[in-house]
Amino acid sequence: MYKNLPEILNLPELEKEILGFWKEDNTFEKSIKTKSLDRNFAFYEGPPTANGLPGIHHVISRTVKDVICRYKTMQGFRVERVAGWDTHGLPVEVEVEKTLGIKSKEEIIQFGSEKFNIACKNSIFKYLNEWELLTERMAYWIHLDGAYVTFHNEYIESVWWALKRFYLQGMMFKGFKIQPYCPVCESPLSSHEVAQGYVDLTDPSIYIKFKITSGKYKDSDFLVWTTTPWTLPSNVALAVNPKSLYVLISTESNNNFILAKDRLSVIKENYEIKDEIIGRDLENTEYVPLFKFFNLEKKAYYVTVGDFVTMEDGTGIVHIAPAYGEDDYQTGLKYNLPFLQAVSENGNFVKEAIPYAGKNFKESDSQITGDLKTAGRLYKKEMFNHSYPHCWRHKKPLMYFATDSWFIKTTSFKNQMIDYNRQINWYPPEVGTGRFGNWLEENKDWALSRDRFWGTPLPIWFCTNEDGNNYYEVIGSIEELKSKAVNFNEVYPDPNKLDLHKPYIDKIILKSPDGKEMKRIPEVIDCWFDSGSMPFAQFHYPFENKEKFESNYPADFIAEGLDQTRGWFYSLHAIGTFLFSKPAYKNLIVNGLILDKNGKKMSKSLGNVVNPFDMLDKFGADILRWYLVYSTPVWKSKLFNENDLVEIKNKFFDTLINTYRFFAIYSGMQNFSFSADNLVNVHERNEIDKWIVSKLNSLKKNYFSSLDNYDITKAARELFDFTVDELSNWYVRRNRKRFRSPENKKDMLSVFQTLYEVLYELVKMIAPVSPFLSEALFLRLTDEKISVHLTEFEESKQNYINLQLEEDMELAQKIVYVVRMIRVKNNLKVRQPLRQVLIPVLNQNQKTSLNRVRDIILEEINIKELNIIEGNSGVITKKAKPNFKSIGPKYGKSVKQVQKVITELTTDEISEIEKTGTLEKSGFNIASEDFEIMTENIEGWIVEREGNITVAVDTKLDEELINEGILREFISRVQNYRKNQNFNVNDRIRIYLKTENDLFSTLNNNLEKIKSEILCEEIVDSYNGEREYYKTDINDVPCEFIIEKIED
RNA sequence: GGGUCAGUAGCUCAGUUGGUUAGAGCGCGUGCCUUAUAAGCACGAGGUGGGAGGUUCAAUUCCUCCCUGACCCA
Repeated sequence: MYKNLPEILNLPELEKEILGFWKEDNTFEKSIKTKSLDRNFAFYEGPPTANGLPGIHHVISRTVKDVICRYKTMQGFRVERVAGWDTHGLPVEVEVEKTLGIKSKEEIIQFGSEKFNIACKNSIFKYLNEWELLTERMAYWIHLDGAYVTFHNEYIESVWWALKRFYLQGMMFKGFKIQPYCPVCESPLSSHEVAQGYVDLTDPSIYIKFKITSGKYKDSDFLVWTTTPWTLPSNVALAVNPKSLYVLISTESNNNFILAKDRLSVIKENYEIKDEIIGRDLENTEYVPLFKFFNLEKKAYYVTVGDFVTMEDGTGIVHIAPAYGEDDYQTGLKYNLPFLQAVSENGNFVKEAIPYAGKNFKESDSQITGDLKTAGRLYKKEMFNHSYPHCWRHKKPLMYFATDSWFIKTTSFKNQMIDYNRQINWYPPEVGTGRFGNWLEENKDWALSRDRFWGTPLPIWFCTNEDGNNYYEVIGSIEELKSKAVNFNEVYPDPNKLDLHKPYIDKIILKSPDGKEMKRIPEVIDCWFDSGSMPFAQFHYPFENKEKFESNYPADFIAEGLDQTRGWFYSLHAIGTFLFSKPAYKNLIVNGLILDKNGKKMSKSLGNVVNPFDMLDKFGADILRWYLVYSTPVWKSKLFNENDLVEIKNKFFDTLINTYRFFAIYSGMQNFSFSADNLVNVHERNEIDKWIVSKLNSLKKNYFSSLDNYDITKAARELFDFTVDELSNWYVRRNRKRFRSPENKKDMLSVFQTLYEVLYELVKMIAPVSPFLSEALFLRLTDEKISVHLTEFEESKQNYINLQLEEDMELAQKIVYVVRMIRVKNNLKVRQPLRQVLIPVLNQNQKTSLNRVRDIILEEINIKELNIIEGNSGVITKKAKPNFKSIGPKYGKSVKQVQKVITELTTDEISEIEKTGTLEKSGFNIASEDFEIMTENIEGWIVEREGNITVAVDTKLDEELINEGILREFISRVQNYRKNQNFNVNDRIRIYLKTENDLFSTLNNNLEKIKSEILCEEIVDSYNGEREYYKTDINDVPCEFIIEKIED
């Protein structure tokens, strides 16, 4: 007996039961522990931050991870899965600032960095509960208990170890550079952080006049273009390209401008060129500054030259503010220009810049522009759209700002990274070669330090020597810190309360070799370095777990969203390349973004955010998981649409469930239970049994190859199609009768065994994507209480695959399809039996195929006989269809003529070619491989064609056929009635029938047949009760009946 | 401005060594089948395969340019 599923099946409920089973059974543990250590499959979990709520985009990447890990487990691999939490850095600080109402770095210092960091630490796991809930509910199997946490001392120690390795090999340096800088964080951002936050902005694009005060062009103006008016108060020079040609023009509006000749297109009025000047001749020309907020100690306000000035846009003259741009900074050094900072590190104008003092840099653009206009210095103003980098956390525009910070010299092992990247299997590959590959090609040094509070402290101590140079020392372990610190016990009196974070660590003093006191530099590190260190830091390597780390590096598989390309994928790769001279991962799946159903990004303000918990409650995890990997290839962006989840439920899940229900009900009725002892050999079973077994094994083959190539979508689609089309709608539907025909014992056993075997294998294949339903079905099928997730796949059985049989069945399905078409067009219901169908065959193979599936065809289309006409019987008109693959290369340009010759071949000519192999016609030598033969017509019959199949149906009816049709109509009416009235399949009945005499006698003549089909004991024509007759008609003859259940 | 990907029916997607009638699902209309199915089948409506060139006997498929969108970068 196979236990059926509950009458009313609520999938989310069922899933909760299964969760209970897994918990009790310890299934996840077992699925790892029972596997051999030699078959390790290393997986890394990219750590999320638990102080944000989990969203639907987390569900997709976790589904992808889970599917692959479960699949590998069922292939016999040992797949350890350790969760991790990213706990440092801005994401955390920003959240805390919000709750404390803090708006700037200044306020944090006032508040107290110790208190602030404690608040950070306390806030990390704000939504831990939700994360754990989601993890369990969606069946993402991962060990949360042993999760690595980036703020733990052990983790930090491993990161320190890594940092020291970088330092000792000369890979870490302190630089003064113009960097993208977040004025809210008051910290520079690394390039991969900048990469997270481009936002489209409308910015001013202004043309300003600088009055010339020296040289030949005195009193004319330089026309200068900028998109950052806020940098103008810090202007100290202009720059031109020394090799480019410049012109002096006078315009209609009485302006005398100097600008690049190639950029004259920006002047939209009439003008006259007065002079041409080569760029280098303009060097040192002086001009009147726009603003005079600062007293300068160095010479400023003159023209410099530089190759960086391009003729791509603007006027070919740029303004120079050394604090706010890389080229500007370099120019400042070269020309010994003053260094003005009208905007300070908090993004606001300094007090000297009187009209703008205290105002935000970006918000002052229009005021500055306005002031320039008033001063008569503005030539024109336009607005333009571009994407501009924003802080990925604060969503505020970044400014390029001169700061000093610590870098990792990734550019020096760039080629190594590029090399290793080629060894990684990217799914899809173009992300690896394109987006990631290009990124590596354009690699920049990693700006590592952050002027912040809550993060892994940069373990660098320094003192200043007599010569004014700094002496640095980097600490690589807690032990080293203890031994070198002069005040370790003072700072950390209780060894159990060691906390390596600020501000405590800042109090540690070291001694330099010449006896000086060394203090720690104040910075913490980029938290991406934390997460990129997880391969070793999760194991506290190299201080512990050496073997564990070594057997887990590199990862066999990782998966995250596309947004991690320059985030985690990069930090893992950069760190792994340098430290271990290997790529950090071998295979990775990049999943696309999830957009709303209109293709818009999900955002709180648009109110189009999909809450994963709602979906889990409504549909359950299986359907959600199935949808996410099935509907769109996982690496494309997905338009989330709830209707598609409904469809997946109705078609795939309900079909699978009903197939099982069918099996459970009938195996109960016939007392079937699967046992290896009384197996009917597959080769002795019915053709259609062999067919589904062949299909199953072909499916398995494809399934393995899809998943071995990490193509989850393809695998899920194959499972879907097999379940719905082949198994349910063909195999089970065609064989229903065999399941209730105990009189043919061996045949019934065959069909039960076949369905059992197919279900068993299918459920296993479904398990990685749909872990719950597969479990529920598997437990019922096996009655062993052994989880499907603890079983392993067996190879696809090649000797059961019979491609010829699969083709034959396809032929049968095609013929059925054509006959249905004929019936529809001739208004002949399927219930009306017909005499014969005629099918011409062109060769012996076709004939054999047809004979093999003859019975299936006849039953499906309700026709008495299938007759085959041989191609040379003379009644068929043959047509030839050119095979371009053959004639194309052979005839080249004359292919059109050959096509004509072939289509005009007569039946006789075609037969001739079939016999002799070739035929000369119209100067062309036509061979048999040059065309396909089709039957055009069968004399005296109505035919339909589909591809190369031609079918003729005898549509004439005689009395016998008509009567048989009536019988079937009647049976169908009764069965429908029974079904609608919820009669049990086993209920025996009595029928009271009232109809015209002819019909009554037709039915009466076939009484025994009717009775047996509908479990009817008697049909009577007089009814004495009070019920109303059920009114219907049979072939337009009115017919009424009442059905009574006969009680035992 | 550069990179990657995409553009096929109203919507979601298939479709490769280039081969002449481009498919499926959803949705719509009409029938049919069925005592496993909220399923299935047939018919019908719905396509200048984003556009323009090129290569070829033959292009949805290969090449070039352009347009549109998404993401990434400058």
